[in-house]
Amino acid sequence: MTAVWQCQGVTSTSTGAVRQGSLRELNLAVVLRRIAAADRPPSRADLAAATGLTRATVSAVVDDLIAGRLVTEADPAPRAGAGRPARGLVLAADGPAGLGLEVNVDYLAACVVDLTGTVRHHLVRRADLRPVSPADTLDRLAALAAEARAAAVREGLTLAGAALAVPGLVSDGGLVRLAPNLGWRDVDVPRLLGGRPLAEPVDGIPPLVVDNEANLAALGELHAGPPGSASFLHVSGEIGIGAGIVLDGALYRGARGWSGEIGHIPVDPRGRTCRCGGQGCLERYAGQEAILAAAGLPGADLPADTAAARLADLAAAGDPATLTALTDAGTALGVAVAGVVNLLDLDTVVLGGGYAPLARWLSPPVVAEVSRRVLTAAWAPVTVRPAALGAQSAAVGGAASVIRRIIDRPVGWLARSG
Amino acid sequence: MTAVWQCQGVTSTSTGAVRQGSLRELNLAVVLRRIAAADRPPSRADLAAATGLTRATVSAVVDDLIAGRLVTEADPAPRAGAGRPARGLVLAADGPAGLGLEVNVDYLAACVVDLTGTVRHHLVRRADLRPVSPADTLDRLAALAAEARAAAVREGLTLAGAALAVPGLVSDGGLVRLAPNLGWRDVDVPRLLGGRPLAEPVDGIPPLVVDNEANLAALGELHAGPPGSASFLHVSGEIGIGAGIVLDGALYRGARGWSGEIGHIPVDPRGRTCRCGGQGCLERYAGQEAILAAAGLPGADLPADTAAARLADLAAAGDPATLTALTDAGTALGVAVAGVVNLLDLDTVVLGGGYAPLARWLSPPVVAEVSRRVLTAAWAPVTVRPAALGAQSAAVGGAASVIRRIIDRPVGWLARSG
DNA sequence: TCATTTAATTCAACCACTGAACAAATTACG
DNA sequence: CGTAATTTGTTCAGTGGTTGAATTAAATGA
Repeated sequence: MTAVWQCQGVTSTSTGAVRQGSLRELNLAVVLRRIAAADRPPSRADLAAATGLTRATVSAVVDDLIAGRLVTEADPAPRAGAGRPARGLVLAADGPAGLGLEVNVDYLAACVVDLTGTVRHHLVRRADLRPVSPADTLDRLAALAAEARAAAVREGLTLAGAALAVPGLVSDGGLVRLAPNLGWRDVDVPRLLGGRPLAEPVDGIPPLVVDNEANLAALGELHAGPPGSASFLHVSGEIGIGAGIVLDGALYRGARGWSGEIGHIPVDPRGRTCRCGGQGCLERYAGQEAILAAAGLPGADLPADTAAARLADLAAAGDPATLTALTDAGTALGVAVAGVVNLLDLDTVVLGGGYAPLARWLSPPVVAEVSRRVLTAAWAPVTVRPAALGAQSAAVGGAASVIRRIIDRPVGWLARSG
Repeated sequence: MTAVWQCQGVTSTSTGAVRQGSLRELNLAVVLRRIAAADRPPSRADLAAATGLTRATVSAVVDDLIAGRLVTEADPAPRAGAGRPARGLVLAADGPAGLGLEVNVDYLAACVVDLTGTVRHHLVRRADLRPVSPADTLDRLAALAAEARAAAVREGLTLAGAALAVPGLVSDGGLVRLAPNLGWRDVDVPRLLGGRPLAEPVDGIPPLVVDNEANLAALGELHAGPPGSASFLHVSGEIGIGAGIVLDGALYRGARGWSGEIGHIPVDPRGRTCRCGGQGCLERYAGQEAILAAAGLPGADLPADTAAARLADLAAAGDPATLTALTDAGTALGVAVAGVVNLLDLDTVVLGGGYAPLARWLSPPVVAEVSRRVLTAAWAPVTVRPAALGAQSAAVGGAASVIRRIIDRPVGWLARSG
């Protein structure tokens, strides 16, 4: 019997019938989501009013959640007026947690996020991984993951699942089809990580999800960013340019999980030829190599992080070539982003990955192009902002995707040991 | 030890609580959807097997559906082997129906679609509506709708809702912000149609939905097109160029309902200036006016339908200027569409509206650009096809959106009179 | 101190699904 | 031709989970 490894969200057309027990299953999720989304610890009565369920039902559901270590009673929120004081309910900080992993060109990262969304641990190992074989890289990653897990367990946390971000195309089953900057091609991550368990088995939560770095970074921003922007585009500027698309609070992955290829939107059809075969692709104007070349920096070989830092230093020092390069890149990016915003009617654009430290200089030209080209900008402005988590977005987003699964379907966790 | 953990897409969409009665409500929808999606009339036993519910439950649910005129028993499907013959279940053809309406530059349309998806009536009134005031136009539309309704009622149908397609931006509440080709600005459709009821009031179904023509046309293609393509882009070439985006079988409307503005994706940033303020927008290369001008046709004043027909005639006759114009337009369209397909990972592109009759000449250059520029085209080909419904897509799609609402939540209809 | 107010629990009633037994309607086979 | 096999659909007691009202709990205020 083979283990089922999952990669991306299943396009679940499953017309799930609602059986007797599903009722409780669904209400557990409803109540837990409400607790997670509240800005103030709600009481059972608050939850009853908000969900439309009876107080009796809410009490029963909450009892289950507390017994399963998903929810804890907090100090009563101070309330004016008479009446028995409410007992506030909050997500438990010592229950399940998610493990977020990231492999990138110049570092490995592992982080642990608990149910409340707090980043409990964050480990980063810097190293140039391009000369390292995939197997060795994943060995090092597994060691880092084990370290993070041990630290989490010491604090009483239980890792309920793991998500790995890679800078490349991932297909179902965790197969990395192509990660050009790492030099990976058809790397079967679950097989190479095979024996080493990263997390406890929990029903409904795959032990390891492998996903595109831009996708998970977008989830990280959804998780950490200011509330209210439920539809946004997260643009990651690395050597390639990837985008994570969040629509109505959910990551959109595309028909095959390969959405977000924004780097080859044409910004100048008669312009520079691109390795993809097209002409004038965005990547040739706003990709890292293009910016470095335009700034007069020879180091096309620099790891991603370092390159962005170098550019930020030069720009901060007022280097004219760098400033021009960033303005031009921002303009190209703005052209492409404006097209996307027009198409999808988004209200927010997040500059992440390598763009995060450069956002100060990239934003103005992006904003200029967007407000010039987006038809509805007059009625409803488009926000352009740097990533709240910066370069950590992907690992945190991966971990957050695990806890999100628990919150969306708590019965899987509750059915665990008990 | 690794166990088998199957991934399960979390389905629950609404944050609404699941109350006692919701159980039946949800299962009514599950069973009805199954019947609608089946290619052969299923028996109660088939449904039980497919949904996981008990045969007893399915029987009870089906009884409700039959009592509510949503489902009928059909002739038993011939089956080999022993056993009591099954009674096939099909959607009722004499129950609720949807009314689809369309206002366009040169015609008004109304159509009636029943639960089975059959177009029962389709009325079109050709007239140049640009000189007509919005109020007068809507008066005529109401008359046409009344005619369609009378015909439907004569056949025993009950109109459960109506959807109106307009070529413009629509905001919540049915306010048409801007329909440039009609010359409409801030037209309050519900108010102008005010007193005249278009459909019976049914719980959960708005009596009139006003939506962008491209959106409803995309729904029409989803309804009528070949199954299997649940994520596609429907491009409508009129004077402007609109796109309806269907993701995972659902129309994506954007944060404010204004998605699909594909006409201003830049295909040549240093090219022709556009009325939107940008440069080199797609509309200036593949819009109707641009194609007509390139083909050497003076009649920029032609109504949309006629223009497409004229171009098709000329192209069929082999007129060189027209053929070149169409190839160039197709190339520009292909550049833009390739960007969208890369971004959203779509597997199908539908050429509709004014493009439908021209698809024979537009498709090749579109396909060429798409296969050249879409990175994943090598792994999974992208289909480019003309709209199955042609110019009728929008009205039919509007009607189909009504019956879809009934199928997705039948309890609203059942709670009606019966 | 006692009425008032709000929070949370308890408990009988009820609704909808479950599972098994049964009736119905056909084919398979001796 | 008649009986067994087979599959469909219904009936009915049983059960899980929600409901609504009554009850208990814990505070404020006069």
